[in-house]
Amino acid sequence: MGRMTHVLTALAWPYANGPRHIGHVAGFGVPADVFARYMRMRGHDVLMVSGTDEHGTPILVQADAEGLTAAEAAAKYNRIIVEDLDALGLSYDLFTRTTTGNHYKTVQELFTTLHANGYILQQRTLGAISPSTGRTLPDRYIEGTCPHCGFDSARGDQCDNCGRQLDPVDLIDPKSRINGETPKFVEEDHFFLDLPAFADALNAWLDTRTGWRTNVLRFTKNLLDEMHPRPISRDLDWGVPIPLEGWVDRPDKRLYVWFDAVIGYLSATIEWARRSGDPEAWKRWWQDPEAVSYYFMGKDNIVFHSEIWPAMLLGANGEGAKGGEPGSLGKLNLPTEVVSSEFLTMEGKQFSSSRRVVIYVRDFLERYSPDALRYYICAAGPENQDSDFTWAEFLRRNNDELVAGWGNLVNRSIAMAAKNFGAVPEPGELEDVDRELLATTKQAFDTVGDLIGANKVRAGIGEAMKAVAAANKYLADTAPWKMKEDPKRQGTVLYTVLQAVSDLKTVMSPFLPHSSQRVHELLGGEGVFAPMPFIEEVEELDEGGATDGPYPILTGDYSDVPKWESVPLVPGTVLEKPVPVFTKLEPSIVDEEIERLNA
RNA sequence: GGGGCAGUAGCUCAGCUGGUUAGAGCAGGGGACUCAUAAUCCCUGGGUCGCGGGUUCAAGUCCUGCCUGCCCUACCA
Repeated sequence: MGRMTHVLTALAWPYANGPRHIGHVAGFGVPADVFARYMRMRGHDVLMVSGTDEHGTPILVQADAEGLTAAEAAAKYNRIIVEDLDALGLSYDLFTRTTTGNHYKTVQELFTTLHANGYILQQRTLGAISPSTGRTLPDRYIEGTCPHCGFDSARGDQCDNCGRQLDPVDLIDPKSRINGETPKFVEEDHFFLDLPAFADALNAWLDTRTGWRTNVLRFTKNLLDEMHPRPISRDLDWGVPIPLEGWVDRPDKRLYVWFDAVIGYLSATIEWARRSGDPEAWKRWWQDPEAVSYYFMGKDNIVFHSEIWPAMLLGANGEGAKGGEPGSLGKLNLPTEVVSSEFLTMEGKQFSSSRRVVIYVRDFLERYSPDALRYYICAAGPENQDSDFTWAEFLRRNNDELVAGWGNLVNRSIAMAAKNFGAVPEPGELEDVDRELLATTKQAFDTVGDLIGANKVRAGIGEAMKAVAAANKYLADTAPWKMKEDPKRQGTVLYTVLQAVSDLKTVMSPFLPHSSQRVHELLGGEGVFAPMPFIEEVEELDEGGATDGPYPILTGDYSDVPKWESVPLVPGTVLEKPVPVFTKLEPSIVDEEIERLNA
């Protein structure tokens, strides 16, 4: 990707049945934002899209529990999630929702194309429904006695006691976990995506994929060995209507939530284009063969992004075993890369809202800065294997690395220059040590940049921190505070270290945009250095969705991002005594937070 | 049951296609410095690379069995 390229950065859609915890943003939010910010600085035309996933049974369950309608509950949590992602500084071009009229239209269009191409099958199946509501009762909401081991609270899909796979029909005395009633098992017509028709095309496509994390590729190839048609409709009154005669007006039949959710990547791009004033602009990311697309998600979501969504796109393009023609949306690009993270655990335990093993993004940001969280996630997130969040480790990373390393470098160098010169000093002749430090920070642009481009965020920020350490060592070696009798040399040394700090704030900005903006200002810079998203209340573009009126989107203007390169400081630029950029935390927070968790 | 990933110093992790005495950061121990949010810099101890077999001149690195953890296993999103 040497030249300017269109880069779609697609983030998994947070499910809107509650606030999101830090594991969610650790898995895909922050890593994707680092990637998008870097790609923009390299001059690529990045579009970063996502939104809240608002259909499906869990939303209905949550709404009932709160005495709200599904639309109200979805709107409530959509807003909370939007505010949290904004506070973290995730630079979405558009963060929207799956309940918009635009989304409904796009989903129905894709369904229609897949149906016309013969990839949607209608089959009769036995399913559980709730007698009181008529809604599909997902297996995991059914419990009963395990027919194998007699365990009395086996779930419909699996017995937690003996571990066996179950079919809810086989449970003895099945009950709904939602309201205790006995589910009814009925034969129903449903639609299925004909996944086996894409096996060969998917295999051929996967063989062309390079650069993926090996576990994702292996996992996906393994899935292809055994593919079955996958249901895409449900007995529900909450979701996208099925756009076929005899179905579209039925209040009890909707498209299955996963089917509509993955289409959000496409519908969000279209919504962004329509709101930008150029309704055709979405095609640059979806139809241009040179465009690339990176999808970020947790490992539980791999199958949807590496198998099912590509299958849907192949079907819509008419490229499965049954052939066909592209629909009105034209021929669409398949993912370039599926970037999956592992899971973050919490003090050794799985995150779980119900068991209260959870730290919500909102609660975290009320007490700590967004860059403190971003630093932890970048340096210690679950990139290649599960990683454990502990408050002790957070404290250490923040105090010993972020504050003592990078923050201290910024503070000591600017303070010394402000005190002795009141400005960026005019350098004299550079010596070898000076040139070496500047070569190190210049080199960091390449090494860190390559690592971010390969989605190795941990290694990337590690390399950046090595350059920070080199600058701290440079100060120890040159000791400019001892140069009172040689202001010329002192000015040269301080100029050199300030230039290094300036370079490093650029290198750090994809990871730590808030603080890089501050460093930019401390160095006398003006204007926006690391642009931030903002929330905008917008009107619906189309009828037919399920939002009730205007809704908040997360968007931003990232057109003026600085380049990924060293910019020479201007001697004479006035410097003030700096206010520390990062906050050192009291060790007592560890016990306080753990207590809060156990409360 | 099937599949994927992981198990390396007290902690968090690097170790690509197998090749000299297995690395880093932090914590621990010692020292230097004082510009800086007591931050920084230097030196330093510490590992039978989950367990058992096997292939090879040579394995943390390949094969196999087992143990442990996490995820997926299709109507969970």
